[in-house]
Amino acid sequence: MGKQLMIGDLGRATGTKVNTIRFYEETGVMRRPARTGSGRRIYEPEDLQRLRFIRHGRDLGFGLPAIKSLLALAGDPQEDCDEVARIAAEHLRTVERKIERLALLREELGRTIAACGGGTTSNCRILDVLSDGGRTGEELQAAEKPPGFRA
Amino acid sequence: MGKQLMIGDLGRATGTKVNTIRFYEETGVMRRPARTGSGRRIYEPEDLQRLRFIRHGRDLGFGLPAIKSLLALAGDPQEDCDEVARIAAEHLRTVERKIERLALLREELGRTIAACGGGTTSNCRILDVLSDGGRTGEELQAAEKPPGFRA
DNA sequence: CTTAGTACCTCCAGTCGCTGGAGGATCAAG
DNA sequence: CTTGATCCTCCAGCGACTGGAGGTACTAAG
Repeated sequence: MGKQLMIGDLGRATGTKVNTIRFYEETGVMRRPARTGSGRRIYEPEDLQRLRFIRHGRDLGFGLPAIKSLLALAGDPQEDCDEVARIAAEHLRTVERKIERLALLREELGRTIAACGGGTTSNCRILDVLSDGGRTGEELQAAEKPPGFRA
Repeated sequence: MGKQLMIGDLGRATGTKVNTIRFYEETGVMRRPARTGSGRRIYEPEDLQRLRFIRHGRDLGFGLPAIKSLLALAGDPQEDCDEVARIAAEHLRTVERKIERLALLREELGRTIAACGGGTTSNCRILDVLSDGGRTGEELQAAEKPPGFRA
């Protein structure tokens, strides 16, 4: 049997809050560990590995469902890694789309701010843009939407 | 008196769902309108202006609290527009930080994907990166965090 | 006058990935 | 035996909505 790890040990080892680990368990991305007589979670070293994997995935911006899929694929060494590559590529595309949107946003915002020459709010160009609909940036339809989207 | 606008009219005019308009009212960014005898909201043309302002602000990525501040400043024509510029500049900085993080993420992700030469999951480089902690990208500490941050 | 179809109302749950806290049990050390 | 750390469960909140249930009110056509 491996050495007994408590939830706090996992947390310390990975920089994860205990509540977060419990949350991972609830959502099924971490498995349900054994318990001591008094109900405390006892983890195996492989759980620590799994948690590290999850955290690295999060650092790369993967969502928990994607990480779940990746973990399932990783646990099946026979499997072709096309699916892994597909998930990663899809995520990359998402990231690229976000960057594009934010870049447009940055331009528009930069232009707007530059136009403001000071003075009172009654003739502030920034407020003009907000009020009129910012005619300077028609290409900007749907920037920075996720995750609270607007449909 | 201006023409009576119902909530659906505002929605149609600005591309906003009625539920969203009610949500704006609840959070205080839209004011509480008068009601008909049967309890329906009646809006004035200036409410439409206000809603447009809010939507343009959202399109530029401002949060509702920031928009509330901007609206307050806009309603006070005496006010110096420094504060407006400050809010906008702060938001711009936020956007720039997001872009930087995402750009790092994109690099790392791109490198990771490129390293995968196909084959089975047992020797997939993408999964290696996820498992080992992706030593290729140490500079990437905290990319793509908001809004569900990790502290 | 009735009926159908809309638009409106309130309230509530869910999204995503956590975070923090209340209130209580257990544990190891001094 | 007490202190302080750690663990437990449950629940609310973040941001900005979205969608739906279940019900009322209005409008136009037949």
